[in-house]
Amino acid sequence: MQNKYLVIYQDLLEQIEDGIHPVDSYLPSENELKTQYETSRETVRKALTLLSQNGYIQKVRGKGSVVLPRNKFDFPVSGLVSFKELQNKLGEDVQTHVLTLNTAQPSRHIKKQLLLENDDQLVTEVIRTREINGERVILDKDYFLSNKVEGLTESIAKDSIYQYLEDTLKLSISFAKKEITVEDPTEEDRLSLDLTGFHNIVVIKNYVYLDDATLFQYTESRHRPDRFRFVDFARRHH
Amino acid sequence: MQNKYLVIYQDLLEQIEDGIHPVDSYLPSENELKTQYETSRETVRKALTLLSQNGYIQKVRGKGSVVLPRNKFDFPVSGLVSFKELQNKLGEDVQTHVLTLNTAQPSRHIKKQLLLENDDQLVTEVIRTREINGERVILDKDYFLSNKVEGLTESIAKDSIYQYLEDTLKLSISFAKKEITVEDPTEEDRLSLDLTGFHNIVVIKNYVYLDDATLFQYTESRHRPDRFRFVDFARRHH
DNA sequence: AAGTGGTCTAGACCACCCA
DNA sequence: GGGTGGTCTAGACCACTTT
Repeated sequence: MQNKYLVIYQDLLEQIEDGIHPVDSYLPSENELKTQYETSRETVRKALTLLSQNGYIQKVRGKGSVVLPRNKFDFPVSGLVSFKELQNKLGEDVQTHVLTLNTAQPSRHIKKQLLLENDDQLVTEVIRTREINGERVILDKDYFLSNKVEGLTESIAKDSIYQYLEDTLKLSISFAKKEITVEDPTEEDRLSLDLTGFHNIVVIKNYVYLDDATLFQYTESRHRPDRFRFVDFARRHH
Repeated sequence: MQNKYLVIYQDLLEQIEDGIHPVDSYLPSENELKTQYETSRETVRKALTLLSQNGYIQKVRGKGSVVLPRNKFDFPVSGLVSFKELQNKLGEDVQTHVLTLNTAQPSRHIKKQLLLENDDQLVTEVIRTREINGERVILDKDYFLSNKVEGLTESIAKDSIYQYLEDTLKLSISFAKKEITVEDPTEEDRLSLDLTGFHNIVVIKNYVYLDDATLFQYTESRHRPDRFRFVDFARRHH
């Protein structure tokens, strides 16, 4: 957070969220910001580029940086938000149940998902259900490289694994690949979730990578269709 | 395509796709590339940042830029790829049927989606089905600001509207917001698609914006669940 | 003509990795 | 200690919009 461009980014973001720069208004020009923050224009531009990539502003040549409209509940969803973060935003009555937490040799299927080749790599399996307003609607199955998640306990799994990984273990999550499909419920889905009256299950497969480009987690998040919603913001890179 | 950093980007991308830089290998260092392309380091870095954002490489401090593995059919899907592009990639037997193409005053629902306030803005409606291997599995309902899509004909709609918009009308699509949910099929879905045996429909709502941040298109893409697949690549911006 | 963002340059110092 | 990427600077020229 000491980086100048991040400070400017956070600063402007806060001002946008506080309504100091309302939707459809222009931010101060790059030259003004350069003076305001006593920095170079390229550094200001780095901050503005970040705002643009995250969907907060649109830069228009010859005019300036316009603040974009944002539906409060839409963001941030694209990407890597954890369930805990979502829960805080939605503010509903949500509970997490930990069904499984163990470390063992992975099955062939999991070995394949995590691209493991040698046989001595142990994998930590965490299976949880998410209960919203009294109904079990999400089944999360996480698989981590064991040596990367030492000290993972049931109470952590009940709270937020990601917070633990980032804050305590200082793991630096870098990027993820997601695949969303719709499937028929498995026997496990029917046992773990309240699916009466539902014929499908939305499956989100998530492959998470660290800063050094190592794949360290595979997650299958299985949602009851009525409780599934995915929002994405994407810029076209010509 | 004259921009130096885009030339470098395209050049490296081609080399990656041709296997000159295989997965897990390192690209030449920024200093080497700077010399190779007779440019400054910041310009090289712009090209590498683009590659990184699009999921082709991972930059590792102190080491270099590693080429990431890519599943052939995965990319590019996140974001703004048109059906026509997807079709070319998948190479299946695909047909498009144009059910509706007309320009008129929009319904209240569409006015709301396109954030229209005055009553004189006309909207062009295009409804199409996509037939894959003989089955109608996707229903696309597009709504454009009429004055932005002059000259849109049925034969264009049968081919690729996006190609027409970008190549002929020179519209510059900038970004889009997507929302994916699962719903019960409507009467229109049942009539237009082959849904026997299916209980749900995947709905992708898409809001498309131009370079000047104006919302100019709203699309509802309704997929039969077995034919739906969404892939996303996302970097964590700390 | 003046102001805006888009690109590009030639340096600099830093943090990190590895031999 | 030498190489790597991450950040930052102080300029420059260009394309575009507005007055």
